[in-house]
Amino acid sequence: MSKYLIYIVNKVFKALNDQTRREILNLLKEKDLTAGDIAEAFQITKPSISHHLDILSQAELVTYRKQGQFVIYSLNTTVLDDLMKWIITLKD
Amino acid sequence: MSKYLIYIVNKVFKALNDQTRREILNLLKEKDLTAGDIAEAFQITKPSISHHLDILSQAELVTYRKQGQFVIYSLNTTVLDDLMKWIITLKD
DNA sequence: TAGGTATTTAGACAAATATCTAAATAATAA
DNA sequence: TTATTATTTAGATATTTGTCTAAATACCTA
Repeated sequence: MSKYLIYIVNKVFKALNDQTRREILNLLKEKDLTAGDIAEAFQITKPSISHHLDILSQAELVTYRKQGQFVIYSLNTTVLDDLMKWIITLKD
Repeated sequence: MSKYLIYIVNKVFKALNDQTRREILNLLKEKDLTAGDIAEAFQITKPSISHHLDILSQAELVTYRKQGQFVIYSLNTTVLDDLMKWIITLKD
């Protein structure tokens, strides 16, 4: 288990340890969404959602691009491969 | 995504969101260990380790059996399959 | 430029969590 | 029984985390 993988896995577990953030990822699985679109899907405030998006972004579970005044978020599944690697290592 | 799976995945993510608990699982991957053996592998106190073992046990990531005055812990990988299922669902 | 919309940042606060020490429980050995 | 060893439980505390409101930033449009 490389130090790099341990570092990534730590961040990813932190990011995934929240129901709201996991639901955000599930929304983004269907299609890219603006921060506002995502916020509307939940009962919590926009600043809170923005904070969740920041955590997901730091864990590289989402990427974003600016389009005018909007910020569009996309799911990024590449780190999930690292997570799977960690789990499989535990299993065998 | 069934309610049952969501419930399990939530507990498993909670349990795995800690470096010490992840290291405990890695130790148990090699062989079954008593609570005391596990505690000796870390700098933190026995009560703290006991608490971590309780959280891992609640998430069904470990099982335990009593043997005299000792409590022997074992890794249980069955819930990891549920976790993998959750991740794969996100990926495709 | 002025006003409006989208989003983030800053700062505060309550709840959750990881840790500790001290005490309790359970099993063994003398 | 008494003492010893293994482990957990209880209660306290400091840190982390999720949430909020208010303010700042960034972009667009008239």
